[in-house]
Amino acid sequence: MEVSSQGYTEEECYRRLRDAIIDGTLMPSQRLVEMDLARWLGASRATVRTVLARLEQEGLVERERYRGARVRHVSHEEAVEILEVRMALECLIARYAALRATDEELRRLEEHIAWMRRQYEENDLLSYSDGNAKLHRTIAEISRHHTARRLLDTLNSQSVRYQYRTILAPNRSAASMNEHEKIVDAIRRRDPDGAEQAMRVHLSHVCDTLRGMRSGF
Amino acid sequence: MEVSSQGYTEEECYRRLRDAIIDGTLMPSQRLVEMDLARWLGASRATVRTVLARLEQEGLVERERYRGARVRHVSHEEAVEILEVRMALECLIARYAALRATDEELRRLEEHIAWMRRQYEENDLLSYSDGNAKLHRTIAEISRHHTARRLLDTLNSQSVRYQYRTILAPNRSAASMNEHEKIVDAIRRRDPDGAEQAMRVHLSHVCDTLRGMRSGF
DNA sequence: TGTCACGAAAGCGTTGACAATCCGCGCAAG
DNA sequence: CTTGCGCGGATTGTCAACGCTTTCGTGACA
Repeated sequence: MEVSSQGYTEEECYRRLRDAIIDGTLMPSQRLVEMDLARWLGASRATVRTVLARLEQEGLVERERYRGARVRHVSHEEAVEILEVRMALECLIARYAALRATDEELRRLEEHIAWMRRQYEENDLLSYSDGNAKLHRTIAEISRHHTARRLLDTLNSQSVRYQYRTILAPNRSAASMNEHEKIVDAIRRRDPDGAEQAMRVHLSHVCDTLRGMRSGF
Repeated sequence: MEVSSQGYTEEECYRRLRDAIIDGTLMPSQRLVEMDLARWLGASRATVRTVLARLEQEGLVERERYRGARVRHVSHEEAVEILEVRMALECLIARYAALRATDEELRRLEEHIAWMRRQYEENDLLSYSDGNAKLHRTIAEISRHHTARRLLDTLNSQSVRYQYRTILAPNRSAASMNEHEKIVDAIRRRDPDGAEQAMRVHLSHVCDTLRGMRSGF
């Protein structure tokens, strides 16, 4: 019943380091020196060590014995692979979202897609892109498919850096808006096949777009 | 250039502990006391700790602060979820296997499926079940889809205990044999859609079988 | 000038000790 | 008999120190 005044707990360190990698504070292939991280996080080296082990298992970090850890670099090819796997999993959760959505959740979905349309029409592609990510997260939540959700979380963390670009491809945003509305429509109709199909169409287009970008810096 | 005489390395401990969990040497919800494991593995407590952290991230172990780690118990519902995710991913790799298989690999596949048929006809369901798992691993390998493969590995490790049962369901083995041959046929024809479809049919049947078993054993 | 040995510094791996927390047990009060 | 309380053992979390491997700069030598 005491507010621990001593450094941060492992879980907090994990979150903070993970976020730092995901939001780009720590760049790919940047070295992660345990002592530096320990000081930065206000924790011991041992704690940092286990956190790095977890992040390695998650695919965000690579470690080499006696040579330390670094932020893992995700190649273009791998980003495509990740997106393909995402496609498979998001189809699954779209199906379950259509089967399991409550009325309240449907209302939230519609509200959200309406908000996205506004951002789209105002040409605010950055907000639109955020809303995009959030829509996918919401659908995952509604699906109540714990296993698929957990995997999608880690996959997304690995490839966030690639996600912003596809929206910016020429003429992509109009199609994207349309595709997302089809997904929400199908879920609203409680049509699992339709939802899965709409999600498959959407993500296969994103896949094609990403594949079309050759090593986009 | 020295054979390390000092205990086992982290990676070895990881493998050994992981295998012990997967093959059932360590039972679900069994406590994993760091000191005991350290002695058993011939490693330090710190090493065991990071290994446990990795296994937690992998979903094989659960840790509670100040209360230690235990082998995670996979519920029936979760086993179904895992199988559903597997279905999504295996369809993906079946597709890629059909696209990427070399002649040599096709030869290996045919050889393997012929071997499985022999076990099946001799009614050796245990060998058949092993061959089954191996067939899926081989297809994953042939697909060269690194990301999907990695995820499938961890998923399989979580649900091995459930895999043996589905084959033993009444009348299931005949259908299973047939379905597997269809998958291999499609890959041999280099027909990605067919391979994906055959895999989907196969695993949806397995799914149904597993769903039909209420709280198996 | 190129290269090779060597030594120092950086940083990882391991150990042991100590602090914090949980859990089961006995005991007393209601 | 039940409930609440405190205590000791068991186990985890944290830390600092030490040994080991890698890396990199420096100087001798061809």
